[in-house]
Amino acid sequence: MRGHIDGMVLATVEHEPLHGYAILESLTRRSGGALDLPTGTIYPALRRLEKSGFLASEWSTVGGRKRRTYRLTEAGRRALADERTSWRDLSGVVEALLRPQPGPA
Amino acid sequence: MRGHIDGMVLATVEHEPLHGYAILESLTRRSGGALDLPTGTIYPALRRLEKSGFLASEWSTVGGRKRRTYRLTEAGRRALADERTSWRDLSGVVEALLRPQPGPA
DNA sequence: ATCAACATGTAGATGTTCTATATATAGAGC
DNA sequence: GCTCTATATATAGAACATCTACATGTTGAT
Repeated sequence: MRGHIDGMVLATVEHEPLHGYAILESLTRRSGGALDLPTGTIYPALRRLEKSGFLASEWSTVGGRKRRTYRLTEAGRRALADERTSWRDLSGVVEALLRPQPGPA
Repeated sequence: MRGHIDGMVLATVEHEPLHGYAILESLTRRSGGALDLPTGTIYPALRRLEKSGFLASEWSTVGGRKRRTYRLTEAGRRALADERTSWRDLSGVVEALLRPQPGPA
């Protein structure tokens, strides 16, 4: 999954802000269990994305538990669009190169 | 491209053995120039794949230049099949998670 | 002679992700 | 009261692929 996590995280908070644990659950659920990230992956990723200016966070307390809720910034919205474009490019290339060559008939 | 290079290299030598530089050219040509690996990527990758038993190499001299030609081993053939399967899985997941969520109508 | 293309290779830096560990609360089951 | 699971966040260090930069040598064209 290397390199694709950032885009998937940004896409997850595209329409509603979520806290880290909820993002984790959403990714697992929407992938049908195929993607099951450890917390040691998601939290550093969120901090990296915030540091890059793609996410902004806010603390709150819900039911006695502290939550850090992340929302997509304008720059994040542009980054997500870029991720989608570069995913299309990447997957086209990989698909083409992985495909068995036609014999030199 | 991280993580996908191995599969693309294996696919390149699937039907005919090639030397490193020729593999590089083939990848660039077949990707329409989108993939232009530096030699510092391809040669270590080939050694890694040989060490893993997926490629076997043989030296030859053509036109005064030394070439190391790589061919796919049986294990390499299986590894390539695995790469193709896991690419399909991966791309399905990324596609699904990158896609904009349907509104909670 | 010089330069581009051919051909292989190593060393070190970079950056993402994983493993392992740490902390703390809420609620269920016993 | 105790324990376990789920919720919630976080860091340190290891692993690993890839990139940058460097190093070397040949062939053929200008």
